[in-house]
Amino acid sequence: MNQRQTDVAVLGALSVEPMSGYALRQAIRDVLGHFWSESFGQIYPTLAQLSADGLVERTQEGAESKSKFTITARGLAHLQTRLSEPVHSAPPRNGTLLRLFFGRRLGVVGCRRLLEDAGSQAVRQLGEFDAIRREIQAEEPRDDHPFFLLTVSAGEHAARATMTWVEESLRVLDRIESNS
Amino acid sequence: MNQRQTDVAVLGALSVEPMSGYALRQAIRDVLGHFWSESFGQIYPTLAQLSADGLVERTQEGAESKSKFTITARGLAHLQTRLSEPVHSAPPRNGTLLRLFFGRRLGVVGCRRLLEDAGSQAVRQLGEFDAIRREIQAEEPRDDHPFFLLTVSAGEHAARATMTWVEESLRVLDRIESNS
DNA sequence: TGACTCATGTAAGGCGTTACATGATTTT
DNA sequence: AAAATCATGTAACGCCTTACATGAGTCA
Repeated sequence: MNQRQTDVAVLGALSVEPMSGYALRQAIRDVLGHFWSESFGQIYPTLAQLSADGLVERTQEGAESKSKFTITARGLAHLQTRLSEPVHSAPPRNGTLLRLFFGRRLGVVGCRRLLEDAGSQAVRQLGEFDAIRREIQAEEPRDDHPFFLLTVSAGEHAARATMTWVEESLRVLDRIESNS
Repeated sequence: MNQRQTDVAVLGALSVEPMSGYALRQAIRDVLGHFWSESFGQIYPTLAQLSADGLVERTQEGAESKSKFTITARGLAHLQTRLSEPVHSAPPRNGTLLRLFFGRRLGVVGCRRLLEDAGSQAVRQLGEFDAIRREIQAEEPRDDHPFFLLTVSAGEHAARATMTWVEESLRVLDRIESNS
């Protein structure tokens, strides 16, 4: 029920810059990585479909088996339509919170490990966001950049919220331990 | 690759209180709803499997076709094991951020709608968390409650972070609009 | 030359939702 | 008596990841 949004990610990336399927996957992993993911098994069939629909154009480059995909005018129009459609989010599945909810069965030690893992992940992410932000600001300015930075900011806010939650929660765990 | 965690949710819920498959689904929707979800198509087969493995016991109640599932001692042990296993989180897929990233193609108006939707969703969630919190605190105290509250707190932190991010981002959009 | 990266694709399988089918019990 | 809710299940299908298969170019 994730409602097939691979085309949005692919067309979107190609609207920024033409590239190969392989490069597409790298771009999605490295740039959208903190809020989106695609695998080869999705990208290549999608690219073939988009090409058949005339939304992207494939151009051979030098060696065969090496190609670049460029978004067409119709592709841009289609992207705009798809971007305007309502967001259909997947049902939530947070393994950390699931385990913490049943923390009485897991035990305080396990809960503490869970929280510490979540905390260090948030710290690591903050570092990555900082790197992305500086990378964007090092480039020559583009109209896209403010929007890119909006998504980085979302990640930063989420990561910082996680960090304060973790610290609070660790203190709560201390109290649980001393009470029992 | 979500690695089959339905059994954890089901055993966990039954470790709190024995109930029917139908009630199980309601409990998961109403109590774990903000961080977990299961559908009937998952719950019933899982329940059958757990029963075959001797991790839960099915007891007919009055009318046939009405039954309750109780977790067994082996089930409790298995739950503890499963809870201790490392969290394997699904690849991220945030439709709002995907759209916002390509905001230049979507347009500032569309971005603003996206943000406003995210903001009002966060406000609604904060209300729900408040209700859950009060519901928990209205019950007679249980050892589980502190852990339940930890997950509620996670939701509150996340929702508040979203709200401030939305407000900041709307102001950024204003500047983008006046600059172009 | 051997290892690594770039590059394109396919096939199998897992996980999960939605829709369907059916019937009992409770409420209005 | 009708409608809503409680209750249990199955079947079909969709989406996505993983693993496999293959080959060209690059670098040590």
